[in-house]
Amino acid sequence: MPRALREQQILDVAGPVFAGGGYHAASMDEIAARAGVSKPMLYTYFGSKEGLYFAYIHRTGRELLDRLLAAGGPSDPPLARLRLRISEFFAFVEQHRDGWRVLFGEVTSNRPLAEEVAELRRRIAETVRRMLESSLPENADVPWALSDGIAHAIVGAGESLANWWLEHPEVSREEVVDLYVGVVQAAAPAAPRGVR
Amino acid sequence: MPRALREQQILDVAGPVFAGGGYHAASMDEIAARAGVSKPMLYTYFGSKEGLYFAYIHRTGRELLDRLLAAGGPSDPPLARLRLRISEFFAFVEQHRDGWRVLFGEVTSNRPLAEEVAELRRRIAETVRRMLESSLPENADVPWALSDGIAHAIVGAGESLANWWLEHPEVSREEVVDLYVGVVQAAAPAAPRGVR
Amino acid sequence: MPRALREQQILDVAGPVFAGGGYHAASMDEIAARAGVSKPMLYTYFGSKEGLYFAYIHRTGRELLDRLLAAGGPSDPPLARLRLRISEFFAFVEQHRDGWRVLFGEVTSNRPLAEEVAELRRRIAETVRRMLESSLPENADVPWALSDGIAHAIVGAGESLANWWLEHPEVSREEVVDLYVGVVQAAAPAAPRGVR
Amino acid sequence: MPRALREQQILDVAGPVFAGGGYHAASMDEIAARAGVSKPMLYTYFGSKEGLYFAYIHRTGRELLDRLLAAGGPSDPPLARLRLRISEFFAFVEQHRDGWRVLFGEVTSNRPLAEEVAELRRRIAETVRRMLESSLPENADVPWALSDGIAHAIVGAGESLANWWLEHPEVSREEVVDLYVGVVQAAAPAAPRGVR
DNA sequence: GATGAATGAGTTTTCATTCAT
DNA sequence: TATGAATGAAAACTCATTCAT
Repeated sequence: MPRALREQQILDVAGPVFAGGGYHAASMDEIAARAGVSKPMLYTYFGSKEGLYFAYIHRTGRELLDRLLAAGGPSDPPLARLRLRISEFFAFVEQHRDGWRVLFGEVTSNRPLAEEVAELRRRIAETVRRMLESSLPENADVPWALSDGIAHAIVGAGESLANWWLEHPEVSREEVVDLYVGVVQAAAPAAPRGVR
Repeated sequence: MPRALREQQILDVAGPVFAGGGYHAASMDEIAARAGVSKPMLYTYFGSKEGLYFAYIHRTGRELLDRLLAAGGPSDPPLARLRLRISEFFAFVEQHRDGWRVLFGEVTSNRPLAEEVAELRRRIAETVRRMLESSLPENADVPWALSDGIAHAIVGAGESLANWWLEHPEVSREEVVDLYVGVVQAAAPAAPRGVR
Repeated sequence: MPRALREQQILDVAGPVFAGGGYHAASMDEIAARAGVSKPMLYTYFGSKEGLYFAYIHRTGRELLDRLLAAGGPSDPPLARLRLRISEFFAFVEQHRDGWRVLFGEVTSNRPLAEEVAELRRRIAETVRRMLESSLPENADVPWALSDGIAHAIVGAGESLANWWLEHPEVSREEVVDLYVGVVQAAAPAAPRGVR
Repeated sequence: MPRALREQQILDVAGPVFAGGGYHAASMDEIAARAGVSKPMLYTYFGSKEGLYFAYIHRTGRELLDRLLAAGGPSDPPLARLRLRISEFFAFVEQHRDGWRVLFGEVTSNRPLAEEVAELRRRIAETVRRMLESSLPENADVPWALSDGIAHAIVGAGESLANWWLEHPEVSREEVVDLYVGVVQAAAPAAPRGVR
């Protein structure tokens, strides 16, 4: 089996293992067993446990960014664009529960690769922020800008909502998207000008 | 040294260790060393690593709940109550960063004590929800209820805002509280009735 | 069993293992098994494989130095002193074949602790050098000084002779001591003045 | 690329690796990588790690013997012959530091191929011995024979001197050869008859 | 002639936990 | 109340070696 394919297979099974109990609780033995390969393969292909983790969060983060950027074309009216993007975001979380958990579900500090994970999170948050900004309907009477603080609050609300949703499968995607669209629309204008 | 005091000391040093890299990365050896006691003491007092973890999150959760409940008496007008409670929340996060992280910073699934942690989180979130609800000014025209989901979104926004704030010390607590009060007031009514 | 005693026992069994195939070929498993303890003890007491190795060569080097320094009092005439010290040296090699092998029998470069081993060897060589110098009969007609180079040559001859002797047990200590005394007496005056 | 050439290239890079930390610390992976070939080639050409090691020490030993035997023709007077050979010896050590170390720098016991290495060493030492013997000026008054032990001592002195020399580049080869010639001339007759 | 893919068995090291004192 | 001594089990990682192509 060619290397590139094997690498994808390994990353596929690594997701649930990393998501299960976090980085430290994940065992290379288990990942190897689930992938049906021997441990040395993991090290040949990814160098180390950190290398494997890094590869995994990168693949996941890359896909999330790509999907967000692809959702909501410029022809859609602002509000529809906002909804499409938020919907895409929750669709991603729904389809890649493990990836989402690994990316945003664990406290970063002191973990190996903490800085890389934090950087990836920052890039995603920044992308989301710009997206929200550009997706909201312009309102000449109430000009506003998503300040840095409020942007963090909104992204954090989305993360938290996504994590909550993962543990409440009885709530449909439609519903959670509606909820979040409402929060964004309501909260964004609350940004007091002048803070920061 | 009396047992009760020792237990508190041990829990004090356990916080940073659990917060550092999550439950699995925390080592009993390190906790014992930091507490200046021998490992058998840890087992005499807390039975096991899980027992120690349990004791820690309980103490933290209890204090958070107590402080929130104590803030904002019934004599305060609703909006002032909301502000006082939010201020207390940020004060807690500021003072107990480790405890906050351990309580809410790690995805629950598969972790030891997952159910206990989830239950504690639920109780805290529910308390916060009721608190926010009862702290908002009643508005006959826009009846609403803070659904569970929106409560999580709001709490998540708060956490994210708190993290952002800690990296921007030039922003005063007053300002960040104002920001968050604005978000809560705006976002809370956005909760669509009927969700959950 | 008290720690100090256990440490000595462990060092005792570590000798043959390190001497067997060099540092890399030695296995902590085997040392633990021979010492009748579990592997974690080795790490509790010595920290790491390198730590154990370090402790071993230090104990060995210390004893060699002590014995050399104690041999041949100032009351002995120079030649007798020389012979006593050389005899003590070979007695040490005979009694601590393993220790000698570990100390001087393996190439140093790139080995873990290479610098520490080299430093220890240097100190021993320097002590031997001073000892040889002060043990030789003064000869007014042929004043000479053991130059640095010739000192190294003489010490090297001793090492090599000792290693050779280890593989030729049919040669008695008396004989090898005689041989080396002869070499030292003959070679020392050969040091050309002016080199270095 | 023809096999014979490849084999030489592989042996060339194997030297530093074997010399670095001894037989056990050397890794086939590293040798393959340095040689720019795949590991299966190593096994095709040399059969095993031991086979490669064997080939390496044989090539090295063969070259040392050849060079020594070629130096100092029968037409040279004894003393000049001695000097030429010693000079050749130092030249070899200087040029093949790695090979020299692998051949003589590691204690033999328990190493794979111990007997083969020991045998090769014996042959080289014996050759050196005969060479020194036949190179010294005959002295009717002091008949003597270089015993095996003294030959080792002399060779060891040379190695030690060579190591010292490499760290003192301000000393010329001329000078160090002079020094060693002096030692050999002085020490060789010291060999007590009857030992071995 | 040459190699990418693959692994069984081994390495050092750490951890939660217990027991005799 | 308190601990020094001790360990079974498992972790991450490496190595010499082989096979299908």
